[in-house]
Amino acid sequence: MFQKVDEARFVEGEHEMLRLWSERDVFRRLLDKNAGGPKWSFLDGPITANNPMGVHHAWGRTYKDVYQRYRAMTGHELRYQNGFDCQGLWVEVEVEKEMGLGTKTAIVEQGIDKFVHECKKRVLTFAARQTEQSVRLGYWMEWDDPEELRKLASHIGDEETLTLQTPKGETASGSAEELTARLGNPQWGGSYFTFSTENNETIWTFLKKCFERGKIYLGHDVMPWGGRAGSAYSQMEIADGRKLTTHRSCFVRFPLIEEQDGTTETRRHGGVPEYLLVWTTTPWTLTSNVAAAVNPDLEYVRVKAQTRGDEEPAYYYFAKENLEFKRLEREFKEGFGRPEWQWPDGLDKLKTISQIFKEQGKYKVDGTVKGEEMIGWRYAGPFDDLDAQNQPTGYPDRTSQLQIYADRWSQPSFTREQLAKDAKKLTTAVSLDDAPQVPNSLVEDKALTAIDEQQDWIDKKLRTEWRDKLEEGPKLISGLLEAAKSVGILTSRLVDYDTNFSELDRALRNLGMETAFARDWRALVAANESTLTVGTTLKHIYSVQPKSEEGRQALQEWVGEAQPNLTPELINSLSLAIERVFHSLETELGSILFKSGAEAHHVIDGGRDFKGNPHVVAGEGTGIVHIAPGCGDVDNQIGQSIRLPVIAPLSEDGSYGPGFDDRFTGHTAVDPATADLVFEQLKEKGHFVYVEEYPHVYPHCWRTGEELVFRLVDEWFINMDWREEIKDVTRAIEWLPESIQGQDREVEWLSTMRDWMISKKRFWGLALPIWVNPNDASDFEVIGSLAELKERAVEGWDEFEGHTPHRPWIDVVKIKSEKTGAVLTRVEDVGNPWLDAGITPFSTMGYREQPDMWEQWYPADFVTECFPGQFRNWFYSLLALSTMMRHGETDKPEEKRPFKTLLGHRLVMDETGQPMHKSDGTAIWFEEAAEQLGVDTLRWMYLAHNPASDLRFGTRHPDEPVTLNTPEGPISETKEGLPTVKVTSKPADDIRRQVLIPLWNSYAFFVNYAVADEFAPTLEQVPLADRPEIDRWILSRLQELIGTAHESFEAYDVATFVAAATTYIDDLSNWYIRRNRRRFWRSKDASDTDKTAAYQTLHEVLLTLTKLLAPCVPFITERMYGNLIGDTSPRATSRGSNAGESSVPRGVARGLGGEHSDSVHLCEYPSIDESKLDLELNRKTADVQTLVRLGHRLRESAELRVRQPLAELQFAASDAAQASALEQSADIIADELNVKMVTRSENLDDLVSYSFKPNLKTLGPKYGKLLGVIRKELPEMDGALLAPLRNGKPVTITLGGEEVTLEPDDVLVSTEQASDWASGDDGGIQVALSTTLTPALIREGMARDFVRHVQQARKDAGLVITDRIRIFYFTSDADVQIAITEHEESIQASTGWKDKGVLRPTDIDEWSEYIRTETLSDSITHTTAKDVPVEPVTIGESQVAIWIKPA
RNA sequence: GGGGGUAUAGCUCAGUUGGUUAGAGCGCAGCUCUGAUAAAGCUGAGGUCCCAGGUUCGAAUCCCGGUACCCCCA
Repeated sequence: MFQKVDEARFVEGEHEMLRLWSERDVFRRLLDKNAGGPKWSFLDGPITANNPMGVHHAWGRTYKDVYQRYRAMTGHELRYQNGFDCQGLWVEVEVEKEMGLGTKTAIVEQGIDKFVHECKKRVLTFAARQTEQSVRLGYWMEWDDPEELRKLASHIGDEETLTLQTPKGETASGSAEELTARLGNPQWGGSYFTFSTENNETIWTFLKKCFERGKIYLGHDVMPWGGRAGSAYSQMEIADGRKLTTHRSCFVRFPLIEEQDGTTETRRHGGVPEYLLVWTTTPWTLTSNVAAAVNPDLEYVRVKAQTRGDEEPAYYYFAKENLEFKRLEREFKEGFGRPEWQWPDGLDKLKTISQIFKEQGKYKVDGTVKGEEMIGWRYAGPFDDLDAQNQPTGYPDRTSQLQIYADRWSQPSFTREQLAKDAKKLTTAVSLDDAPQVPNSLVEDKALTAIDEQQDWIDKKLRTEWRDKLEEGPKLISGLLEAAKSVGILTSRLVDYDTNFSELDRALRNLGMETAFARDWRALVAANESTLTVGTTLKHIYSVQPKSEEGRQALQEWVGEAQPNLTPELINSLSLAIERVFHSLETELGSILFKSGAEAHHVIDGGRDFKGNPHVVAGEGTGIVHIAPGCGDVDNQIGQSIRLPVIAPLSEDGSYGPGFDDRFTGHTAVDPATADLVFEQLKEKGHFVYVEEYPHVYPHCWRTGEELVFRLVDEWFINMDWREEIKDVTRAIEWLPESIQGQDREVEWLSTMRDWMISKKRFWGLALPIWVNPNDASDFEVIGSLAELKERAVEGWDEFEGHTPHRPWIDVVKIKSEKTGAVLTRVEDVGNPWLDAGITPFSTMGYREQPDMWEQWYPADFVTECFPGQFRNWFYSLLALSTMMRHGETDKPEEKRPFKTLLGHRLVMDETGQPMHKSDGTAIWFEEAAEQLGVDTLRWMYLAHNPASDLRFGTRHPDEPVTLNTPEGPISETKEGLPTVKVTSKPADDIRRQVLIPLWNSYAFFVNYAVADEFAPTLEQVPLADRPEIDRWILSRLQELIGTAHESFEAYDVATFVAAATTYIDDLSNWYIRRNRRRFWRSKDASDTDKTAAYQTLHEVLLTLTKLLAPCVPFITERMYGNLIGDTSPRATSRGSNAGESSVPRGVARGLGGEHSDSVHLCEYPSIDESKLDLELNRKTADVQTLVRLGHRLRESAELRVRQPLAELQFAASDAAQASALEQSADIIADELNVKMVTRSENLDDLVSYSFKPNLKTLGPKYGKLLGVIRKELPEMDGALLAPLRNGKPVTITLGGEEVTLEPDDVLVSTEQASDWASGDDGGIQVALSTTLTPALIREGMARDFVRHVQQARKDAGLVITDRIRIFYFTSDADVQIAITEHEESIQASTGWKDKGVLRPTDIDEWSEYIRTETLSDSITHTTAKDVPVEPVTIGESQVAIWIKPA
């Protein structure tokens, strides 16, 4: 039997269901049930186990859960493996804070082992926490017991032998460290942890494969560095450690030089020496200067000035704008952006450059020059006498590392021979005899036609479709382009369509290469006065490679017309020039690479940052920036892009290394005395111009306050030159939602990404399996597994054994080089954490140890993740790692892909669309939302949202603490000690109001009547054919919904299903139940088949709906389901007291209605019952609803409330079938719209008038320009002329002097108002509603108002639906009204009174029986007593007091 | 600088192969229904469809140029 239900109490209900699931072990039974079913492989992107979950995590986890649940209900076997991301800096930073450590040194001093243990503990602790939160979300995974995880956490680092209970029910023993290392293995089950030995070892396997393909190399990168701590700092740490400080900044001058007759001379202008004016805040870096950067677009001045101490005047170059620029003017007034960062006391305002020169003497502006023209100028550096400046390759010597680059450049495709050959092809291509073959997908005919017709087509193709073809196919320029790209000197602009020669010219000058070839280029351009571009020429010739004679001619013609300058002679000289340039590049590359700092000094283009802003701007400095790639991040980037030598002056302790002789070696960079030293030297050499105190915000160590410097450090990279393989794999994957073009974005990233830096100088993470010769960086090996390591180990293995392959334990193992026999030591670095997450398709599915299992589960069918950022993080690492792992195992991209379909979703934002941050208290913790808004509500909100756009979740109110009722009891702070506060969410409120409450109310309606009526679902089913149409309709609509559900889930587009379900729930609540209420009220009568049909229909609908919605809202559906199947065990009502001893047998519900499972989640997902699907009926009902809506609209505009009965409604429909269908539903329409009569008419000509408009879509093609006239005149024509059109007959008329034949489809007819009838049309249905009221209708309307007020009174009195009452009423107008009645006729005539009335006792008497039936009342008493107990209400024109008493 | 995307109501966004009066949700205003539900339903106000040019009988839609914002890359 059903249990009565009242308010939904969603959150409480969710807690009850969590208990129920765990008591009945539902999840475990689901696994058993589906074991052996078809497999559906989901791969979880690991969540960082470093903090508790917020609402932003819950979106993705809801997707993961909902698609898994759907697959489970359709019988699939799943892995249900959650993942935790465990290693990396995020954890280290938090643990450092916890342990009160500030520096890497501090970590080393108190023991890396201890630190790593703490990291493991933290991860385990938060894994436990996130597990609990996920369970609360209803996220079904094979979860580890959080208590077991906490137990492990508390024993990490001790030797005690523990016994672990695994999720699959096994027990395992060992130390906490041993057990932890094996978490998530297939035998145990449970979440995978990326710190597991299997995960780390599988990454080793990957890196070994990279190594075997020659992709691992040692490069370098500039990092913020603390000398005292002896360590690098992360971006995160820097953000915390910025401080306002004052440094001595200086203006220095670099003398320009030039070659004259083989010797290098100071450059002079009119006999006066010329200098670049340069400014820096870090004088110590001047020792390591290699270049000076300008902005090519800026204007520079040449100023003649004589500074103090100079014998003669000199010319200075600097940005024109800077001469009078008031430096730090705003900061002087307003400070540096934070309240505590005000201009330092006692510090003067900065001087302008003009002032500085004036103070030292006179100056005069003598000409300007564009930055562009300065590029390539050579100068002498201020410290060119230092050894470090004269070391080839820079300092320290990087010859061995650079050899790796050099090797790459000498690959076959870049050889001189190859380049020459390619260039030759260019020549021959003009005659088109020996053109290379066209890539086969280039459709020739299409191309040729297009060439003839318009050049645009080609342009477009070039930019889109052919791009890939050009890159993929055998092609003329590929060698040139690849060579150019790989040396990083010629940007992709060289090959871009709109690139012109000057780009190449600039690139060459930027390299400091004033080569014969560059000059050739320029001469070539000048001689031809050509606007022809390299890209245009090469691409056009190369991309259209006609095979037929006809095609060749077409191309030649096109070349002749479109590119008149492109003569065979020009092509020839172009090709020769290209050949020479690249030959030159090849031969000169070495010298670029192996140049010393001193040799490299020249003016370069500063380029632009990632936002497109130039690195060099006018303003603060001089517009000429001193570049020291070994001392600055940006400097290093610029340097790398044009292969400047790198001088890295600092040792680990932050002092100058030995290459800086006795002047600097050993001095600390941040020591102010070092600056003095620099100034002294500069003065001595005549480079010094001016020094000043300069305040700025500068990075400091966030704990010790020590000033940081930028230092060049060695890092390990994977050469990603196999990107094309990854692109192929990327294209074999379905990327959803389509609108975000994920595949294109990923391919784009793969095309432009740089080599992958995989090392990190930290402690907690993957131990990079790279063993290197301490004396020769090129002598290194990569180890692929622990077994291999054990075999190769020459020392340290015994010490290591028994520990996880983490620092510090792994560091002691040493091997012997196979190449040189030297003892190799592991590099101390740990790995990039994206390796950890990217290897999981292999590590979690048994790639290494259980190939059978791996075969079954790889590739994953589905992954889903928040996409911003992941294209270059997780998605990228998955793709890259899989591609490499599968290399040599298969050639097919679809067998290499790690997953088949990816669903991305965007971010969770606050109510205003701003990101939520933990730091400012706007990030909403999971519990706060779950316990205040309800998890089902949250889930629906996530699922309904378009994954391609940000979700505006709501607002956290940090000032309003709340106590939350959680499954574990009330809390007022999180386990981390943060107070829980109020959370509001408009979308959540909307969903609860519009979806979940109506759903619940529909269910409650059914259950409560079923209880009252003792309806038994076991009754024999009323045959479908015997049920009323409306029953068949709601069941038919249900089948439609089932279809939508399957389609949506299969397409990973659950939002479509959720939207359809919302509409269905509305149909159910606001149409089916509302229209059928009366069928449920009738007295008990077992033979009332109509009533039985109603119950059975609604029962079926609700039961099916719970199953359909179960994946989306697992809690509310479970509650409803239990009651709907008549499960009387302690569920819906349980408070837990007797729940534990529930005697319900597993898998069988004891209740009504035959075979049901005892959980909706163990049910099969519904499938369409075709016999119940009647699309015709669905359409028809939709028409009725349309008509009713239209009727309501008409009543609205005529100001006739629905309770007021009207005499008649007439309708007509152009479609006869539609009209007769509506006619069949006349009673419904009459009832809904409260009209006495519903009449179908052929037309409404007598009641309405029509207006006619042309159907432009059909007439446009027929009449073209005449349309303007038709459009204007047709509506003005006599309706009678056009009347036949409404009966489907054509009409011929004369418009604009032409005869026009109009078919019915050519004209759009709409309905307009006539008197006494309100009329309108919608969807081809015309309706007219009689607005004339008779006194009888008015009286009936008042009677219905009366009933309405009695019902309100019943409700206010809290009566049950079966309670009987007596009614009393009083109306003060009674006497007057009697008088009125007598004169009714005349009053009506004189006032036009027609739609209002006064309520008289006689009216009540007239409707007495109706009123009593409707309100279950035994009597209606009119009283004349004045002291009424209630406020009167208005009925008609009367004030009436109505009150009730129990019968 | 290069590539991609977006621009439509106060807000968030739809808008089919070009077609008539450009829609939805929220918000606002008004009204209505209710014997399960003050749940909801209906109506209304509110738009130079970013700007300019072109193609076309006809452009929010296609093309070209510009502006603004976002993303990716260097």
